[in-house]
Amino acid sequence: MDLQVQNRVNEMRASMSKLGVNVTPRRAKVLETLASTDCHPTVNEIHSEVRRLYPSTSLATIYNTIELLKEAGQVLELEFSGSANRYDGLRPDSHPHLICLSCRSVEDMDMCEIEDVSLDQVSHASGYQLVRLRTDYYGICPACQETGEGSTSSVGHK
Amino acid sequence: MDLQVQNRVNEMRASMSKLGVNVTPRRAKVLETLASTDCHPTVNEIHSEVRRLYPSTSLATIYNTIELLKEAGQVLELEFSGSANRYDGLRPDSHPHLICLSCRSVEDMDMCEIEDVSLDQVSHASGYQLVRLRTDYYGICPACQETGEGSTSSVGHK
DNA sequence: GATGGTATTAGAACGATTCTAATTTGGTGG
DNA sequence: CCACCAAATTAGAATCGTTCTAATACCATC
Repeated sequence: MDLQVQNRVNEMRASMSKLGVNVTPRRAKVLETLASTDCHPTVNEIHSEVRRLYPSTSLATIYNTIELLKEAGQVLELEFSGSANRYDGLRPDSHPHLICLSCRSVEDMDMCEIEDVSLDQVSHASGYQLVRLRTDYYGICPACQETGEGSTSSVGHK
Repeated sequence: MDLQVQNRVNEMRASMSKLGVNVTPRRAKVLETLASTDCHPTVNEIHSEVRRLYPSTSLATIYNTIELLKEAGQVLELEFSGSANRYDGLRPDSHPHLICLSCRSVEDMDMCEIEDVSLDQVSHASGYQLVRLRTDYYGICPACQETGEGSTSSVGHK
């Protein structure tokens, strides 16, 4: 396993342990899957990946593990109503994404110019105790512009 | 009906007509409901409101009308996976919201300081053809901070 | 009054997520 | 090595928002 992935997995492990839950082999595989891709996988994609190692794993275990990771602040959940939620375990902090309306790909957006009214600033002005910010840009990605088609994406290791 | 509401309804009507669809009485009532509140109602809330005037209205009609409004670019849809989507018919353009994790209220955020990497700017840098931006701040609203409770919100006219 | 196209309805179907009850697992103390 | 307990896991049912489908109602036009 890549060293960077290993480090990230260890961070997640530590956070979960601090929460008082065991990191069982299946759970560890969920962490590893999340730490190994920047494709923002769905629960089903994580499930498939974990099943390659532990074929009897049920969906409930994935949901359960993700719930624990959310409590530990170690995964970012991107909600969609029409399709499955996507998860970012590499960068659990709030950060902007580019979302393709055609192929449904989700990628991190990194533009240094942008940034970033701090939560504190908005908290102060609004009176809300803010914990999270969602910033997503929706459009058509370069690949889909070329083909004029939606190419279906799958979980993968870039 | 409030003049401002009336104007907004007329805008929506015009856009729908341009699309070539009739604005039937039920549809008109959907528009009016959306234009009369800044509470970002759910489909169910709109349905209840329309039923007060047309008791036999089915849910499908609300979904159908909202679909048409989306095509016309006259309503902003805020997707949530765990609960019903919320709709903003007052301001169909992309703009930031404050979302309370406790009472699930959604309100427009207006801070002039903030703003606002343009879509054009991000489009250019990323190569995406962007059409929409979602910016939502999640936290606990002032009211919920006081009570320590989640007060359930309902559709209303402010 | 018949015709045709759109709008509408009720309810079924769907899919992601959550829940539930039963089973399995792993560690601890006997 | 075994009994016990708590936590983890499973399969499948339940839930809920949304979408689909087939039948019906409406309305303008001929």
